[in-house]
Amino acid sequence: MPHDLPKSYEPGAIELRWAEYWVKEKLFHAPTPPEGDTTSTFTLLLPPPNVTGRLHMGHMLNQTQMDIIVRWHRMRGFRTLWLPGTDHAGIATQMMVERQLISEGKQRVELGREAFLERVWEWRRHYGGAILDQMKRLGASVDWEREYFTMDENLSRAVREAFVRLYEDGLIYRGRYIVNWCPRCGTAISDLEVKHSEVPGKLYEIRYPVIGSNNEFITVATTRPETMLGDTAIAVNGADERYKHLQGKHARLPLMDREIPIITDEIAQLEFGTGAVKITPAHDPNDFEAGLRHNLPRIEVMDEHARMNQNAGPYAGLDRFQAREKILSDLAAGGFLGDVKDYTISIGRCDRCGTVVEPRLSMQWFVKIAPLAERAIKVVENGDIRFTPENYRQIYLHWMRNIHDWCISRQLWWGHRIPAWRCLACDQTIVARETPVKCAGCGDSRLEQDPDVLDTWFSSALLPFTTLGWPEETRDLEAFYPTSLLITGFDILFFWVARMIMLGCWFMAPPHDPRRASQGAFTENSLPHSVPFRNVYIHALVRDADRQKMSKTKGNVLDPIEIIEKYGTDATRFTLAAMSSPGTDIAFNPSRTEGYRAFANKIWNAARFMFMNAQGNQPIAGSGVDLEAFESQTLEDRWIFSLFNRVAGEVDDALHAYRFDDAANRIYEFFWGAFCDWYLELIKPRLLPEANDDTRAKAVRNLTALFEASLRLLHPIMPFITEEIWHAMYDGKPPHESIALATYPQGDGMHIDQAAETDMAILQDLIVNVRNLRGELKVEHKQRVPIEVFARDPAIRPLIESNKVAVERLANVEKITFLDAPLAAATATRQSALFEVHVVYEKKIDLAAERQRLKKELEQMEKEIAGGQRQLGNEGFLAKAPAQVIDGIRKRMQELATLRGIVRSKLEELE
RNA sequence: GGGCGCUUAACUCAGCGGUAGAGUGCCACCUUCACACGGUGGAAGUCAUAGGUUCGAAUCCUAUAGCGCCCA
Repeated sequence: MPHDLPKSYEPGAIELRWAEYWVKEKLFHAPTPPEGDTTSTFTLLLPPPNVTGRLHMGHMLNQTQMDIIVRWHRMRGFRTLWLPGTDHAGIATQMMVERQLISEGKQRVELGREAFLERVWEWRRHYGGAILDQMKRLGASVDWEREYFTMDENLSRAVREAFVRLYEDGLIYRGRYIVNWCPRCGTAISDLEVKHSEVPGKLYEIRYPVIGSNNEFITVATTRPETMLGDTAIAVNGADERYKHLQGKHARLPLMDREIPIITDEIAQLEFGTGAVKITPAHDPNDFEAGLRHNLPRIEVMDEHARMNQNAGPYAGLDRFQAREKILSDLAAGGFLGDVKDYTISIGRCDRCGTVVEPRLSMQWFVKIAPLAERAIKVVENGDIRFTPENYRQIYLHWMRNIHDWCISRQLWWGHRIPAWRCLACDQTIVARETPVKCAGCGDSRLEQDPDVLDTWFSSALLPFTTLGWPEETRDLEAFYPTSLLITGFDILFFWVARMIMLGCWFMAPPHDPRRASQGAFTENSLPHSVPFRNVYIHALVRDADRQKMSKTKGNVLDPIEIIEKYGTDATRFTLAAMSSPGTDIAFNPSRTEGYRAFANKIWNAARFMFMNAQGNQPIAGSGVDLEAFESQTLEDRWIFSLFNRVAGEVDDALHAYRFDDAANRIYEFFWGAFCDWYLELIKPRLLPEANDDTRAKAVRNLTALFEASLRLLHPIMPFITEEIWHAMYDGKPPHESIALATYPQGDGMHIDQAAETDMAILQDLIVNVRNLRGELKVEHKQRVPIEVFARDPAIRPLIESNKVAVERLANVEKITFLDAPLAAATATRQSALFEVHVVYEKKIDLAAERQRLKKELEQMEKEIAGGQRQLGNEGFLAKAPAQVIDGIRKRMQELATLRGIVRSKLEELE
């Protein structure tokens, strides 16, 4: 092993090389398994980032977690498929290219639809791969051979197919309804794409003259006075005594001079405002419903840009907010404006651009959601899909039970065009897989395709099966569906997770499931097989070090690539893993990453140490690296081997439970706190030139075997450094192309050696006590000192004797003398339940400080003894507490009694 | 308005019925032949507050306060 590693670990020098290697060698390609292959599969779909996106910390957290789980499964022998791709992101991408056009002084409409789309594709060819390139930097072990884009021809065809089938199933309809309209984007958006916020506003009272009365007014309250121009009724509650006499009468709409009826409807609540409400069916979803109930006309007073239109009379052409001001002043001038009260209003804004959303009456396509939701509820209730953390299950179910129909048409150009045509001759609608040549009704060939495209999430929702070949009956679909796991953020729980479940459970159950084409009708039994994934892990948000949400406006956005360049990918990944405790947002503090860079450096130097000692002693490559070859020679061998198996088991448990934090911390403690701090120090004497050849060879073999296994244990979290050292160990002739293809250490309970762990703990306790005394006595670090030990438990003496060298080296001890009676010295001593130890050093210690320390120790003991006595004197405790706990306390009390005696007598001597 | 979560050492977080933990930071000493991105030792918390359940509560329940999120 002729390896000269630099003294410090330099991640930049190796990470790019391995990232490229993994991609170039296609190491993570999961080919379609042959018929009959029964290897367990593990499938995971990468939440496709927007093709316009740049990698942010959220992506990195998400992908780090996925990569850990994926590498772990792959190393455990699963046929593992991690499917990457990008999303065409309708609105975002269109906005991006529009902005580019504007900077060139052009407009989208001037260009025309086809030319514009060509521009978008061109943009995508140039910049669309950026985020995937960034992913490679993270080491994400995805199958690049299967990379997809949601606008690819095969996926687009599947989207069309899905639309047509839903239409044929009666689950898609077209109609004129109130939708959320973004006047800036010029398109409808779904309920989910509207973000509500509470802002201080006003509640305006408007007085409508009652026709046929003597100067009587009916007063309504509204937060959006500009919509009054479209009022077609006033509603009062039938039970409202105040308005009984006005029911059935008419009022005159101020400013518009229109007669509108006064109707009774539940929509008017007695306690809200004045109890009377204006009804504007074309501009409010609730009023729209009321309008249907009472057959009211719908008068639209705004256009698609939220400017007042010709129906708004003198206000035509004004922007909605300008119109509001003018209308208010005109109302006031005419004596129609009543009280104006401060009022907190909830305004909805477009998630994409922040523009205030306007409820707008328009012709749109909708998915009838109830039948889909029914299955989507069932599979979660039945446990066919499980959420981690579990509380998301309730959140999901609550949402799904209160869901509304889904508006899926978007007035955009970039996206999947709706496969519907209108016959210009007979006005019939034709929904078809392929572009029709003539009308199915009248045979006319003048057909016009619907100009709209589908909500991007419609296609995303199909990905778990369309990426595997649906609607074709493919081997991939058979082998890899349902996928095993989905890891994503809660922000797209409804946007994406919920919709994947709805559409998965529809299209991957009979009659649409190509795997069960022969089965015909849907049955409940097919539901568990239809789910898009078995498990959903919802991760938290990455915030800045002060727990603030990262945002461009605040300027506190951390760029993962910058962090990586500073500390290395491995350290950054480790930070995210170590902080991933379920349900808690991650306050990302680079100082933490600095600490894990130090961890990487520690491993690096431990490797240098290993190589340095292996050199000339024993070739590493070959069977010698196999943990099977580990042969315990000494206590430290037995101890570290036991601990390794224990930790490997714990890491396995942690990963099964998605406890990335536990997994990372266990490995960290093991590698640094046990392996480096103790094992390497303990094994050193056996590696020295003066040791005999056989001893040295065996020590090297154990060291390398354990190191190699530890690398495998760490690999899913820190793939780069482990790959580098691992390859170096095999000197260019590794047993696999990558450590990522080696076997994951499982942790064998049979190898846990409790006796070795206990003995080691005693030795460590002794060593730490001696170090501690040395510190207090201010012994020079280099100076070795003699110690005296009294073994209270006689079994301790042979243990210490047989590990004399270890104690001498690690505690810098010159000579160990065993005493047959308790220590006579009052100072420079320490005691445990099993031993007393004294450092022989002539220098006087600070008696006052020593008294202080002993007093404090005594106090703590007294406190604990008092507590223990209270418990042992409590009959309830003795009767109800488990025997194990009671025994533990009794034993501890005995120890404490002894120790207290010693400390007391020492104190007396000092005073 | 409905629902959920959080409050533990200076900071960021584990622990979630049986004697308070980690990382970073801090203090002291040490450039010892893997590592100063290091070593050794140390200081540091009435576990938000108030009740309750229990033999026993940071851990379970209730209320309060503060912070945050989601849905309407």
